[in-house]
Amino acid sequence: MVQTNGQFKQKSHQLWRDKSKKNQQRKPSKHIPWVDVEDDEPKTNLKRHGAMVNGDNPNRRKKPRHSYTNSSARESVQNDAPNQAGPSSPTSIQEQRKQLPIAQGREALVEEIRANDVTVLLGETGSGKTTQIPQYIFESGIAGTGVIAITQPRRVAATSLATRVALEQESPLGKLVGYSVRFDEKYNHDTRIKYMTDGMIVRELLADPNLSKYSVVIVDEAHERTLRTDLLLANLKKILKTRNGPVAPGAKGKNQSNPLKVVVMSATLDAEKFSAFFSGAKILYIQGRQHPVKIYHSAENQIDYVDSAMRTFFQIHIDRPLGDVLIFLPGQEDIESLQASIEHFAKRLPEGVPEVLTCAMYAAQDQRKNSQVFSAAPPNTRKCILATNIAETSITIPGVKYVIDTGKCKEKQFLARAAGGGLDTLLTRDITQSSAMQRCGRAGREGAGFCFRLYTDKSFKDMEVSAQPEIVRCSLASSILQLRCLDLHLEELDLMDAPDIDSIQSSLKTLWLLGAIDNTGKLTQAGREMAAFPLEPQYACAVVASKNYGCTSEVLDIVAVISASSKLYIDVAEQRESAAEVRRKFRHPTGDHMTTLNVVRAYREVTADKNVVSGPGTGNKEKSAKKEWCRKHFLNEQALSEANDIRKQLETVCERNNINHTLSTTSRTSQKDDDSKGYAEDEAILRSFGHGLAENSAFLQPDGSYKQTMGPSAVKIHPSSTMCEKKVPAIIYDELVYTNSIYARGVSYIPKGFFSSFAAFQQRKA
DNA sequence: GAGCACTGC
Repeated sequence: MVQTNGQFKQKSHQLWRDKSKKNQQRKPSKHIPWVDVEDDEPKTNLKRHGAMVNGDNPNRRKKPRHSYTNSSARESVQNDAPNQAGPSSPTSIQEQRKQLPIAQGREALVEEIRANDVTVLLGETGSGKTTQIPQYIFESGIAGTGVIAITQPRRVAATSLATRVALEQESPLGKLVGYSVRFDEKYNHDTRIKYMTDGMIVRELLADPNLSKYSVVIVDEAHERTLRTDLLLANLKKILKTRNGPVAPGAKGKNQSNPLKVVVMSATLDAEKFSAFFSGAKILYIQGRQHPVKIYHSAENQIDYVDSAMRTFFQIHIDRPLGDVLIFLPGQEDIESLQASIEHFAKRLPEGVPEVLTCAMYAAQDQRKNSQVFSAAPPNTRKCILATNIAETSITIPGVKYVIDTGKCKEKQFLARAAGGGLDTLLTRDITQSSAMQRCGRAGREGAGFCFRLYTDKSFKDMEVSAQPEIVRCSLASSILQLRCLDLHLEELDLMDAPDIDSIQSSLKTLWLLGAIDNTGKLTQAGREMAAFPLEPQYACAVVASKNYGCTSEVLDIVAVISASSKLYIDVAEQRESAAEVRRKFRHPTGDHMTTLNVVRAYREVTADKNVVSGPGTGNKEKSAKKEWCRKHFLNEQALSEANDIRKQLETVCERNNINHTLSTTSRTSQKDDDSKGYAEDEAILRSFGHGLAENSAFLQPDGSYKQTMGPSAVKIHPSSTMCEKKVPAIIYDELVYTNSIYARGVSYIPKGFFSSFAAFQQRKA
């Protein structure tokens, strides 16, 4: 596994390269034998209660296709997109609506939803359920005067769906049809169909625990089982009892006047579980529009999946008609290595074989490169896309006819019991059946396709049916804190899957150390303040603590970058050294947090410089100057501009909580009278973070290694950190991730005396 | 000595 680039390049010249030592004994066959399993479809466990709503073909009901995919939301939008160019005339949009597979079941669907409080809809890809169901409900009057909410796990889905549905309703976006996602909302008092992220509706729960303004809540992509979806489902079950429950004797039926309807939409196999959770709610099945995908399994499991993927690619390339190939791999490292191998061998193909164009797609790669997967291959060229799970749900790539599925992915898992404050693992593991079906569905978007699985049919059957819900694999600190604000306890909530008691206790301990709850487990005033921030409790705590050090402005800058969704630094293996060189000027001796602040300040100066020359067209100039500056420094502009949005949002939260966010170390007047307690700038900032990250701290040992202060583990500083190789008495870190070893990432020096004063601080509180 | 994917009044 430990390969430098040099070693790697050498190895890629050998056809049978050993990716890891454990593969040494294996004698790979030159040609992978494939087993055709088209007629041996996986058992889907679909015992459907109730109607198949568009059942013109009763056989389909017994034998659904493999290729459910779960992002029908985005799919239906994207599928329809090409048609939007010509038919902006209302009739053709209405024609399109009528032609969707779901349209013929419309009346049946509406009647079922009208008759039941809770309905579970199982819809295949391209059925149009996400765009049509809300409109059917609205048009049939089921929703009364209330708002129909449709939740989505991802922001882009919510906004693009709302755009499409507004078009179908022939109403400008933000009126009848609107959306609400972080940093962006378009809706008004007349909005009746509202697409929103699941995170947003969970936030709304805090202000309105009964979600009283919604008459219908549609939980889409429920099978993804995000933490927020699970919390929402639990709350919906509770709300149903209140709003739809029997009228209490003597009380006037106020609860009947505002009943709630819940529609749970899923694209995979666990419809029964949702049904059971809502006491046997009716399951309706909607047929999709998906081309057949022929599935091949390898006769043997391919242990060296990178090598097997390469051989499979060339088998396809040489034997099969043109059509792009999508290869699913677990991570960046494998993608970079496979891309190099494929490019190497593509140069040595015999005459007459088409050219190969490779492109890679993973979250850490910069957007411009990622977007290359969308451009069509030149004539007589086959495009080969190497992607992580990002291509499984989030993004749909056109032109794919062949999928190669390694059967692996990386998954983050929170181990509450390990290493003090918990430990995130990021390890390669086998995918699930529904993930495998999702991946193969990617080959059938535009026509019949082929899916090559680098594992046996038996391995497929041995896979978990669906992924573990997020709630059992994540830190719960943030959710517990939010629930405490509603006087709710996570452990008392009726959840579909309850998290481990260890996980709850570890999160409670974290919250106690942050001062968010007291010794009796009661929410503190500080805890209430922390909960107001859309931040991990650790960073909300740092912001709250910064009041006392007079550096809220700086802490907000750093926290905003840390909590942005994309990484600040662009990391390309071949350019690591030049990137480190050009970014050296940002380095701060205390480590990564202050270094981040330096980057933010420098970025802001680029903007300020360009503002000096004002006039028409300056905006674009400024934009391109920023872009160029980021490119030059291997910085991700998306991260910086998102951080800017987050900062603005955090400022408004500060204002509501009477936290002065303008308090800055640079605007201090007198040493004695300000809030900084006389600390130097960096020390004030790091002490603020120290409060949030006390659990994430380590002391230097005599042998030069670091050991956790609140846990048993030895930790290494991640090589990407500015603190790597440095020896300071104590460090704090943003996270601890176990990959090949336990690495601390986002590391800073913390003043020696901090922890003794912190301990005293804790005792005072207790 | 090296990073799966999402999200937040």
